Amino acid sequence: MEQEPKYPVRTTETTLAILDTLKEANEMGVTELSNQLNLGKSTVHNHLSTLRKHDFVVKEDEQYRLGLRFLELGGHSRNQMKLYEVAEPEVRALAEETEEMVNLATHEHGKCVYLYRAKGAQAVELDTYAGLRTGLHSTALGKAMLAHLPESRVDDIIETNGLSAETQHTITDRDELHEELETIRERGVAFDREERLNGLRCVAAPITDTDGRSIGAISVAAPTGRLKGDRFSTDMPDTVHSTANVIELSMTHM
Amino acid sequence: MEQEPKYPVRTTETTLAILDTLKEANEMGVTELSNQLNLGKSTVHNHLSTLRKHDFVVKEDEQYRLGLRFLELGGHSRNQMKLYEVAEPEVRALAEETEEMVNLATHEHGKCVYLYRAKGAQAVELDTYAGLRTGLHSTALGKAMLAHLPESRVDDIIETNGLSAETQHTITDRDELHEELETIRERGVAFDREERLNGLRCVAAPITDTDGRSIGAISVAAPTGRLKGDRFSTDMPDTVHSTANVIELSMTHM
DNA sequence: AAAACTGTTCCGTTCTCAAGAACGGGGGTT
DNA sequence: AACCCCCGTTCTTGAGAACGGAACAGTTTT
Repeated sequence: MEQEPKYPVRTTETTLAILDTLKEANEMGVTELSNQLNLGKSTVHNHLSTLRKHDFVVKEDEQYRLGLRFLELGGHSRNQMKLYEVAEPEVRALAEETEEMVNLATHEHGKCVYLYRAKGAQAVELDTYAGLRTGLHSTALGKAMLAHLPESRVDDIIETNGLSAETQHTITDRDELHEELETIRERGVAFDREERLNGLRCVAAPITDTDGRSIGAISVAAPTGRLKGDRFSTDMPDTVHSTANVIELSMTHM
Repeated sequence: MEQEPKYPVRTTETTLAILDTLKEANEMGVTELSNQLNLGKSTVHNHLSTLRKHDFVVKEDEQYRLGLRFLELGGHSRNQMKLYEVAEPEVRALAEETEEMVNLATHEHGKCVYLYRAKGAQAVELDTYAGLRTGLHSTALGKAMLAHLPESRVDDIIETNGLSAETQHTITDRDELHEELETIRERGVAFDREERLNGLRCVAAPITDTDGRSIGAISVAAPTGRLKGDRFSTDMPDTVHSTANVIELSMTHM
């Protein structure tokens, strides 16, 4: 499905490789980068100075970092998403109401992409941030979205990305995942029982378009100790589900 | 000051040009892009498919848009900024307290870059977003930062970027700007009296490092009708200034 | 003092990017 | 239905640029 470009631009790919490596390491020098990527020092230097000219990279004492130009492009593309526009205030309200961490995500190329997060008063500190990509199978957000995609698409995604085990509770079996998705469709909400992070539970609800296909999802995340019993099995699902419905309604009326 | 790369990577520059054009237009097709940039259709196509492979661009019915990959890189680089980390909760608190729109910004390459904004209950809807770049001379944020940079640097920046008139109140004279900066240094806060947007006033305070050089600024923005009299001239300046001090303190103790 | 780093400059070779034309598929229009 | 027009994509080829290697100029380390 994911078609390789027939005539890729290799120079651009090395530029992107440099950016990616820079992201992983936070800060790197020319020599370090050239070793890690098996490129000539001069090559890396030329790429970096070109990127620097356009503010995609900043240099600080012989060390290069990603520049804030990415924020500009990323923020812009997020802003023009209708989903973000209508969901953002609802997500903030839900965070205040539940006092927990609330996430908004969409999917792109078979990955779950976090768009926004709002911290409630008691919210746990998490490793999530806007722009973060995770697999779709290991989060409540992802499973909620998978549940409302065509089965063929789901299989495609599994084929491409696999079902990596994030914790001992992650669903790693294809059939088991399909059953879970069926349950999610019946109940309208998805649960994450420490499937991505030990000690963390989530409740998510999908946001679908008028054709019933998912365009995103919202979730509430909280430590297992605070999200159990009725709060986990009925109260929170109802709250999350109704917020998702409000967002869906606003989406269709604009 | 701003040195041109001696050996720029031209291919990378065309890639960046495509991305920039795509950002301005939100959505474009191959032919449209090739006309606007005076590039061959195949060239544009090859660049786009390469970018698409790496999720920097998404295709939807013959139309290309910026992908959310930029959010990933941008969010990442923002997160590792100490400034953002310590200022974010303070900015949120200030938004709740004042009920207005509160902004956090830094400067990069002589431009003002918005890092974060928090909406208070009454906050005006603005065209600002995280990642947005504006000139330093036409906002309270920018002037607060300029006031605590070396004079030579300020002149460099004026030289490079000019003093564009955003409204009829924008400071467009070099000497007048220098006087204003002197006043800001004395008072500790900067004002924006409809200098960037008609009807909008701002109060900003700089955030400086231990050497007294600005690394960022925070501001409160509100319609002129709500930000006048003592609230504009004394109350809000005090509030903003003290929040900036809290952020400065947290910055030095970590 | 010199050795070992760093980033940067420069040049020659090789690879490949860019352009242009041709292809194939959809939508309209006549 | 046959036509045309416009789209994105494929393919080829010459011009030009990216790449690696080597030498240079600073710092810091030994």
